Amino acid sequence: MRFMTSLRFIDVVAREGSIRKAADKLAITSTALNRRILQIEEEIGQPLFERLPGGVRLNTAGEIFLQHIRSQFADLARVQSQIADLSGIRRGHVRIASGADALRRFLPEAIASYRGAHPAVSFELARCYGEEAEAQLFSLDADIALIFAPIRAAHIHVAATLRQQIHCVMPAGHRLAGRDTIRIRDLSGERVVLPTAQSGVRQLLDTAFLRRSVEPDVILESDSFEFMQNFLHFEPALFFQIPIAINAGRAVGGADAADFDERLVSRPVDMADVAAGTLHICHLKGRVLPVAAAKFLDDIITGLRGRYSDEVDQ
Amino acid sequence: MRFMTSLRFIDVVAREGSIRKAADKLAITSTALNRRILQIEEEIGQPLFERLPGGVRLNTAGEIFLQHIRSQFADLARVQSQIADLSGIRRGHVRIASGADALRRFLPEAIASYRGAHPAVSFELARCYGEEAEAQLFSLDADIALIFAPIRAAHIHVAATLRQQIHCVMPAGHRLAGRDTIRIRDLSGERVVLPTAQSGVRQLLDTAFLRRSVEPDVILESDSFEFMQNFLHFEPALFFQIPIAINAGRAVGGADAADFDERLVSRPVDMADVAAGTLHICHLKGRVLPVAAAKFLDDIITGLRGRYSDEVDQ
DNA sequence: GGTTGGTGATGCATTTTTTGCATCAAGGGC
DNA sequence: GCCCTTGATGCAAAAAATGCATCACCAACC
Repeated sequence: MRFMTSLRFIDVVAREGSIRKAADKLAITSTALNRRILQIEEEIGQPLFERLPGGVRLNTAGEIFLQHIRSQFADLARVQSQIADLSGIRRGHVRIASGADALRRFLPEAIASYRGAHPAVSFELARCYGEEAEAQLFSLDADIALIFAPIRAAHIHVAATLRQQIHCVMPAGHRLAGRDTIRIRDLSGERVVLPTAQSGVRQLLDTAFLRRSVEPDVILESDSFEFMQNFLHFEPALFFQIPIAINAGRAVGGADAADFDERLVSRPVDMADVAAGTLHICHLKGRVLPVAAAKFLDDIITGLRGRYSDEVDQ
Repeated sequence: MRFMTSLRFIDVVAREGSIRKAADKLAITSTALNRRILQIEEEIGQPLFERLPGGVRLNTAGEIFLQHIRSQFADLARVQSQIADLSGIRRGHVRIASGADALRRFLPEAIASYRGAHPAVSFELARCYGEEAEAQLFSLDADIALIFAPIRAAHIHVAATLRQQIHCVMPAGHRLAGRDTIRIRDLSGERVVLPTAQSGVRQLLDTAFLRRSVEPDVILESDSFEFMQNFLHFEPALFFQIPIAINAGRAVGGADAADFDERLVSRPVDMADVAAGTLHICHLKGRVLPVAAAKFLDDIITGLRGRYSDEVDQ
């Protein structure tokens, strides 16, 4: 879009914090970029950036204007997808910010299924933690966010929630594998592998350990569920996930969970010990999503409701 | 705003229905304009206009895109006023679409009072009937509308309503001037002056005449309240207004209504005969108004609530 | 305290883009 | 069939954006 280049440039400069760095990224000279910015500032009638010795930084006016720019871009994308929709082809692009939980099984399956119906729709997936995901919605870098953590900001609209009980995953031969549910006190002294402190699962577990005064033997912390799961093949330990990360939204049984690693079993942690967390499926309040994103959001919510009706809300 | 010229051009072409006419209006050649449009259509990937022998007309894609353009302009204006607001000067521009009722007394006073506090804010007032006012909100040609008629479209947000009883205005010496309230049956055979059929006042009256089977002697129809009021000085007759058109939102008494024409008196029409109408103060749903418009809207609503608390809603 | 390496701003020549003129082809009204 | 108006297009002129070289400024560092 030719007529938006100057605006895109401002966005990049703001992100880079330096005109020269932004110019490099945009493959133009810093002079050209500098002049475009000066011109826009003149048109606005006020500077948008503070000039610091080490670069530039948005001032208040700049922040207001940048937010406007981003909303324009998002709206333009929506309009384009709407126009493309007219001519029959359902084109479009959906940008998702998701925690590590949902992108293990649920999102791959959901996206593939959606792309089966609409092959011209492309996807973009950013893995991030709760607060980060909210920021991405706000800066319009993401259309939809899946957050397994409480929602902080008021400007986020929660389209649906899914209650998720923490499950304990262990090698099939583990002494706890025979139990129907795992109690927190069973974990005392057990070797456990925990997700990083930012993760929603970890926060629920920490609360539970503290409450029950249980101190497991934490041998590993990681932000990668895949790594932790593979680690279990080499050293027996326990790790923790929510059902949606184990199999794409299906009810979790024991070894019958078909697409789950066969050498591992998962058992729910007793609800008396660990409260169920909530997966929030959300987007920015007041924003009109592009056709493709809106449709996808709709699809995953109805999909979840179909398979998981009890735990889905809104 | 340099970077929006092409978009503004599209808006003008759409309004004019012809590239050459739009080019005249924009003081450029038709070739330049034509090429800009071709370029944007190429960037969008689809034509926005149908080429007809007598000019051009928006196709569906064009209509979607035009709506986007207009919302961009409106949003830009809001951002600019917001930025201007930062530097202390409360600049801005408020565009109002109003029926003839509100612009008689109420709006002049309200605008003058607002401008007293914020002299750098300018105003634009378009007099129009209900449906027209809604269209102006939708095309973002107006920020605020005051409509004395039912609201039809779902995309209008009603910020406040004001119930208004129809009043009958007559020369001070008229035989009905002694009454506290006027009954519809009193009007049988009376010479009356009526507003045009599009007006909300007229619609309420027509319903009442029909219901009570009263046929007054309609000697004049006009869309100008001022004309009708002045006419009464030359030929005694009755005409009808709502309080807000008689004095700027103050309670309507008899001859004590200070700024009302002294040779005329107004008496409420009995509510059993004519239902009270509703003045809707509204803006486009989902739109963030420019600072000045939002503040003005706020001011008039709180102003009305102060003087007229019983009849103001929302 | 001078040096060095980074920043954004600016004058001037060059390149790219936009504009205007002349002209074409196409469709409707008479 | 003629005439008028419409949007599209080739080509030269005007205007705008770009790149290079350079300046002024500030902070960190030796």
